[in-house]
Amino acid sequence: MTVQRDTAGAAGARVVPEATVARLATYLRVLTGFAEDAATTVSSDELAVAAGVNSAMLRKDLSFLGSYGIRGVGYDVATLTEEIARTLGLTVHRSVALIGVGNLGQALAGYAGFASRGFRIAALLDADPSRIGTTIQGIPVRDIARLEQVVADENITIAVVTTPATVAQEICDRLVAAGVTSILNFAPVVLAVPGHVDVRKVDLAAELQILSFHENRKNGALSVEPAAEAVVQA
Amino acid sequence: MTVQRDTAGAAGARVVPEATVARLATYLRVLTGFAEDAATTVSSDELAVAAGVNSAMLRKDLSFLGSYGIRGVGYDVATLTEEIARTLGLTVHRSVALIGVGNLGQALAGYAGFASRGFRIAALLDADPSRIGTTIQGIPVRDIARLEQVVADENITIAVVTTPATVAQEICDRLVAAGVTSILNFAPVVLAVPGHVDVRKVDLAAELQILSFHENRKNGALSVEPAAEAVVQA
DNA sequence: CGCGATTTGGGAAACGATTCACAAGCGCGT
DNA sequence: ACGCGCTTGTGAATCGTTTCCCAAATCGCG
Repeated sequence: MTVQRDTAGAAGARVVPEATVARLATYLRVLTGFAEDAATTVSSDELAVAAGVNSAMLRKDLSFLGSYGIRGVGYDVATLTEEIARTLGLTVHRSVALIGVGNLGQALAGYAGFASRGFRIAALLDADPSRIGTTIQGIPVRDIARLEQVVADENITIAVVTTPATVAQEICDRLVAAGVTSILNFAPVVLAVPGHVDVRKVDLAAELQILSFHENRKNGALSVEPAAEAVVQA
Repeated sequence: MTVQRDTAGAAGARVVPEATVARLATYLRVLTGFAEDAATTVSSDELAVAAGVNSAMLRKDLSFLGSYGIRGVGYDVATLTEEIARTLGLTVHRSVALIGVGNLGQALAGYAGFASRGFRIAALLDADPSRIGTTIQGIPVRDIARLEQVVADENITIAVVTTPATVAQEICDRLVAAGVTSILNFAPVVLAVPGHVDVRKVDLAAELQILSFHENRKNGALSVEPAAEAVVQA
């Protein structure tokens, strides 16, 4: 076994690999679907198919949470849902702040998927005076100047950054100084943060570029002349 | 070398690992920044720091594209930019369709990052009669019924799906049937597609859940009572 | 009450990605 | 012209993830 780093003294909880954590969210969503279909148990195979992964991988993923399956039967939908939710820390209420109420920020503020999966946007912040004071989806947009105060008042630990790239690092620094320890970054910049802070970035243009790569490859990798022209713009 | 699977007969192009492809987009963006600062060459170390990765990894990544660096000097910014862009297939114009002009879809339609990094939304499609006929960012919203026609007319191979989860698979099937071979999916469902089609999913709520997991872990993994002794038995 | 069908859990192998470490190549200064 | 310092490119080691595979556990049935 030689478990390396076990959090606290909890006996059951082992270290959950990062790749597994990323998939747990999917499993949780799929499980909700099964629950709505009034299923009480699911086999690893059913779940795996619905989640689009290999069943062996799914079982290994779940085994990191403990032994909640029943051999010969499968997993109890309710129990498993609960265990995954607890592992993901979804049983604790977490307030989220969204910084930058532009195009994308406004969409995220109203994104139903956040609310339906247990996240509440507790605060909207922006620097544009014409936006400050307005409300979006019932949430008032506050002055970025009050960032520190809002983070403290609302007990915020997670922030979503949808500011222009130019100010993202500065905002990030202020968030971290104010006590935020997790950041979801939509600005196309690499944020520098201290080690105790987690950053996940979502780079929308990069996603398209990755797809573009595969398109390129599918098209027979056309005789790529080592030559060179290519008009590349910013 | 024993290269296993090389596409076509192209001698220079090796197989680029998936993980590398995902980072190339970042390198490209960072390089643009260097170019704006009038830098003509960069060392792997400078680039790596700016991209937030290890310099050895960056060099290995670039080595998959060929040998474009100069020992003792570094990489020529212009040359490298061009090579990465070509590898990502960005020298070919690709039309993108966006399906589902809701909250998120509208934001993406106007997202400056797409345009600035070479992608043009060629078509917007939606099922809501009140939206059809309106224009967003100068792009007319067309009836989803005309999906097949639009994909053919505009020569679209990449689609962005921002529809409600309930109809995402159906739309996906139609897109694939119409000839789309790459899909960027924002709907929280696992899309089933034939092998020749690439799907990348962006699950916004999942991102927050992953951050939540880390928050949970940082908070000393509070005495998570393994209790509930898990009397596993419906 | 035991047997066969089923399904989990996990050891071990295979695979892929990252990091390490250094030889080879290049430019500059003398 | 030559050596020195710098930086790339890459083999080898390491690390993490996925897949394979099967023993152990459970249920239903005769």
